[in-house]
Amino acid sequence: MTRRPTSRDVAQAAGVSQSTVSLVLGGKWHGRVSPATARTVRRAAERLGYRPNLAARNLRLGTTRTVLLVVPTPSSTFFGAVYTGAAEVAARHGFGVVVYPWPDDTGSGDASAQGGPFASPREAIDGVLASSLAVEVLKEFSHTPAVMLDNDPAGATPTVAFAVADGMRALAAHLGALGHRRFGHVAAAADQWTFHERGGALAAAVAALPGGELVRATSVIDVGAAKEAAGRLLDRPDRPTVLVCDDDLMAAGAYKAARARGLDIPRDLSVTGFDDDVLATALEPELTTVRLPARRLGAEGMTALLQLLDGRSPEPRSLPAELVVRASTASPRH
Amino acid sequence: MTRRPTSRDVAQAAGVSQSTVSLVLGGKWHGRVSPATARTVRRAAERLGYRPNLAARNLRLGTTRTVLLVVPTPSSTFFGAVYTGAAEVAARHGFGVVVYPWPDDTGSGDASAQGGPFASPREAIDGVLASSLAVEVLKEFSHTPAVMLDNDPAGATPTVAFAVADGMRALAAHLGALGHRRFGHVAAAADQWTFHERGGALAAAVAALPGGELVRATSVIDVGAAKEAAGRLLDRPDRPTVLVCDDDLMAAGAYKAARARGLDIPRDLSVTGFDDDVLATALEPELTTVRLPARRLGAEGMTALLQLLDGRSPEPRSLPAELVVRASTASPRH
DNA sequence: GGGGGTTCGTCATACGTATTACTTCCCGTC
DNA sequence: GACGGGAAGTAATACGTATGACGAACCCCC
Repeated sequence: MTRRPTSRDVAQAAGVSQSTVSLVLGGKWHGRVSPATARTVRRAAERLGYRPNLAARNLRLGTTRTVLLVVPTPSSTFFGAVYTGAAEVAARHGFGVVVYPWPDDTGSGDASAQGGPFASPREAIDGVLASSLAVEVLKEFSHTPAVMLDNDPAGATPTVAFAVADGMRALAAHLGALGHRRFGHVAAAADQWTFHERGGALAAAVAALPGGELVRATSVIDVGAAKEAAGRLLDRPDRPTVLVCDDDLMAAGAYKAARARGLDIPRDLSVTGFDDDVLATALEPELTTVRLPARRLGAEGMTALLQLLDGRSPEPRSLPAELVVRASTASPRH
Repeated sequence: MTRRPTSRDVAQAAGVSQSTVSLVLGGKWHGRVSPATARTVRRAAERLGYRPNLAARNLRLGTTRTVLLVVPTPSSTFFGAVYTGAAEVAARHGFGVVVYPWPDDTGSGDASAQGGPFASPREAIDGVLASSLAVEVLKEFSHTPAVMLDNDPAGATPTVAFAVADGMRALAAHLGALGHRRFGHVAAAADQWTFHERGGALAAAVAALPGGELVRATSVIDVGAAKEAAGRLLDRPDRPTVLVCDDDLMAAGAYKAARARGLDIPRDLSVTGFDDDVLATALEPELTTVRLPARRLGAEGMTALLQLLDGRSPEPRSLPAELVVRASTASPRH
């Protein structure tokens, strides 16, 4: 016999019935199977290297113990961290995590191109953990329990979000205390809650500052594009004394724009980022930014989702967005 | 009826038997079902929103159409790209991809802690795509078709690897042509084929250079640690004129070590990386490095694995590692 | 008009598991 | 010695699909 051993093989080897094997290995044998036979069964399973067939189990139980993590761009350190946190919590509860890269070419287009109702692994799922893409995701997985990540907590679906407004306020306060008044905002051109939130908080904070002014340029999240956008702000006659960027990657672009114009950071210009990516400490000078604990986002999101799957309704949780002051911010020159 | 519709429901709605539904939707009905009934069935399936139950299908077919991607650290842009390439090819063949973060806390420790033979989704798998961790991975998935990524092509399992030696040679030639003779190697302290390969190629190339000298410092792949290692090389009396780093991230550390000592890049010191991460263009000056097409690695690896699953034996493929010259290298001052 | 082929379907079954209902055995008690 | 009852284990079944073995029409042609 070269095929994978089944519970029936174990039963035969142990001299019992298949049901007994299932009971013992399932852990629900107390008072139904004698400790002695239980041991025999476990020993036989061990010896044969038995591993339960997942497909059969799933079919029988009607559950997969798998959740889908929907991410816009898997090749980012941020979502790598989210994944890690989520997978950690999931594993602790016997759940697995499957990644679904949302808008990339791997998307649903290919799947339906298979002809007929084609089921990809992403359909064998108990729940969905989705980041920042509310509308579309909910459309495709409408009848599946879902938790949103870093989305509007006021929405219909349970959400775990960063307190990005807090973070932005803390950042603005730090800059205000340094003496900055003319702010430039290098904003992400993405229609997502978190960016609207950041923009709103910054605008409010600057408006509350005596003599505060705010100019804005938008770009996609990319070094080159951000450099260009930052350049537009720096070329204004009333050049800002600080560039607040929506992302660390964009801050790297701002660095380049500044240096191309002979501006020293932080002496001539302060720059800030958002996320606290590896990049933040790789840049020179090291970047003042707002730390978003991505791994924790994944972990808390998964916790909430598991609660949801368990029938309990998870309380909405908010994660801190903490200011990290490094070397890219200083008082403006007079 | 509120539950998920089954093929039997579709059959009833279309006024045919379950087998007919299965035949039609499976696409194997030519000569067995009339085009008219086929249309009826498809229409009914559409109307009910029928999606096949994956667990049942897997059980019946004894296959999961899923492959496992084993990665050491999912929170890196490199493996994100590998994943994307792999998932793309997989989807085109109706396969899904599940990620298994290898040595992290999510590992097998937790799984066995569940008590009894606990099956995680990572076991319902047709094949394994594993990167750089040969020995251990093969231990756990010994009876599963596997393809290695970026590992020794001479090994027993089929492999798709970068021609890192070529890349390193091209890099050394570039530096030699600029006039460099005293090389510093900031090497990754990881016991992986790719790093041995890089080190060997560099040593050979430098040795072949008239008057070539090579000093080496190792560190883990991390900005801070690399900065420290690079510093050790820069503090030598016979300071190297160029630091060749095993990774872009380590090059960032080298930048910091150089700047801490008042050395200008590339005037006083040339620095090179490896990988061509986003980081490479985010740094200033932009980093001369060797590009490893990570996405292609995933794609080719998946292609090979699918061939393997198909019974064919894949020819070992090697991917180019191409030199990318940017602004961090120049001729040494005399 | 009956044999043989083609077309269109259906019946029955198996995949491997978890669980409910049931049988068997044995012991203590009146 | 009959009987209640717990302990230990088993038989049977269902989950939803894919497919090989069977039928039942229908047509063609000798």
